[in-house]
Amino acid sequence: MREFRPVATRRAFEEIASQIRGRLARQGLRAGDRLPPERELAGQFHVSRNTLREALRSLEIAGLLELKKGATGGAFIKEGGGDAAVAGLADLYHLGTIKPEHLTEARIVIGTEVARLACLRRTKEDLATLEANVAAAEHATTKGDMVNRALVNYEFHRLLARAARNPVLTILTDALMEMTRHFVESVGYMPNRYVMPSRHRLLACLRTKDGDAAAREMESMLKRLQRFHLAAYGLNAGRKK
Amino acid sequence: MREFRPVATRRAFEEIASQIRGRLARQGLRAGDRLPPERELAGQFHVSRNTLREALRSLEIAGLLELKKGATGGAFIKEGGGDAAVAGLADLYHLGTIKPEHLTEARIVIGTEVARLACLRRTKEDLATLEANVAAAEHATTKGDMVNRALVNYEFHRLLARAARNPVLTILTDALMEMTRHFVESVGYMPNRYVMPSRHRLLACLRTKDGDAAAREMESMLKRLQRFHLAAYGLNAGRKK
DNA sequence: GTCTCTCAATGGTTCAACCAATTGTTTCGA
DNA sequence: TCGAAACAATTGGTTGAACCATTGAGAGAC
Repeated sequence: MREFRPVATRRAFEEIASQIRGRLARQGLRAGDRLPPERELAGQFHVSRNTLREALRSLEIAGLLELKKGATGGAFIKEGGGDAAVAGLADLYHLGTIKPEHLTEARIVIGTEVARLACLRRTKEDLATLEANVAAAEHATTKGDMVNRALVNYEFHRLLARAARNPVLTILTDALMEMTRHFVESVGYMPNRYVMPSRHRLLACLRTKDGDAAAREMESMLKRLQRFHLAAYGLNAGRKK
Repeated sequence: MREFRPVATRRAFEEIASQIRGRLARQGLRAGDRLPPERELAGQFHVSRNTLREALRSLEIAGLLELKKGATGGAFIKEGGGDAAVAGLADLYHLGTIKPEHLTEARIVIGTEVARLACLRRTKEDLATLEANVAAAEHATTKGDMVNRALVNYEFHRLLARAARNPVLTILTDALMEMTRHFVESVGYMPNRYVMPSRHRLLACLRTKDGDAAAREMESMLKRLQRFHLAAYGLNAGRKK
């Protein structure tokens, strides 16, 4: 019944990283804690400093550690911020595993629910920040600053996701915005006349905490954006290097 | 207007990893391609082999490379499978950034839409695989094998996500199931009487490609599961080490 | 007190080996 | 001729020692 498991020909640095991960998971180590210096850790694990460094490097890339130089430096347990997960998802877009049609579809699925939850859970501060963001977007639009307008617009979605108070959605939204940014850069910035009006309707929903209306508004806006993006993608599909 | 940017005190291995990433993004390197041997690459970048290895290590952890030993070994460009992103999200659960209440909520949001899309896009093969999975779950249930039943149930969601044909949702579902697995292991396995009936209703929706009905069924099931899980979490909240 | 300067601690990098796994080739025997 | 065992070449994995670069705390001068 049970299959054979591949023999554990684990590399030394994997074993070390695994042990440190284990202590993290068991709450033996907490954010902000400092690990012993490399030279000492190498001694504890009975490996060379190079090998230990590869282990630390892997944990750093995974977003679990932060390495600081200097007298009071060292390896610090990082607050889980999701950067690594965002980078991992963004890589998949670069690799072509995630294509623009997947990206736009995922944005609709996630964005709709983010808008709904944000409506229900937003604080006054969230609302003020979002209103400021929309004002900044208006400003960039009237100035014709497409690049900044795009950046402010990504930020709107990120802020909205934070207001939804669910880190899974936050991180996913960050990743989707990162991919969208790359997408837009590759097909070129283009003006449109429906995003800003949608923003104001969305703000109205946020003020009245009407989650269903916000979800409908966001879905409708994202679907228009999807058609817009995929059309631009189709036009430019053949000319990429 | 423009803020100062932190001076780029990039480490050597970061610069190398960035260059290789860049070639990947520009399609200069494709899945399956092999990079030159470490000794040669180190020469090309004018760094020591150790430093080069830290760069390769970081790319390996990010899921972009696979390192193989032996005469025909080397650093191979990996097919983008999302393992790194899944691990990154799972780490956030272990770190406590993502809590059980976030997990269960995200599962409802994602699972509902996955069910809807899977209904619309599933092939005959998808349906057959899902039916086989439910049969296996039935078998494990009647045998009282809770552990296997749980594993088969996670697999159901993963299969359903694959049928939805969107890698973002696939990877996210994989990550959510990984977190759920850890959650269930920590609070203990518990029987319930509503998952299996729900599975059969879901299969019926899949057969008739009724996406809305599938979404409703999945949402309802996941909400029951949410109450179930959070209740178990509350009971066990105080006794964790 | 407060401002420098110094210095020790720590991560970053280099170098030169050698170990270990894998594969292709050669050799030798049946 | 064929197959298996021995060998050699290639490549990643590991080691150890040394030196560089950065950082911050403490000593010392004013």
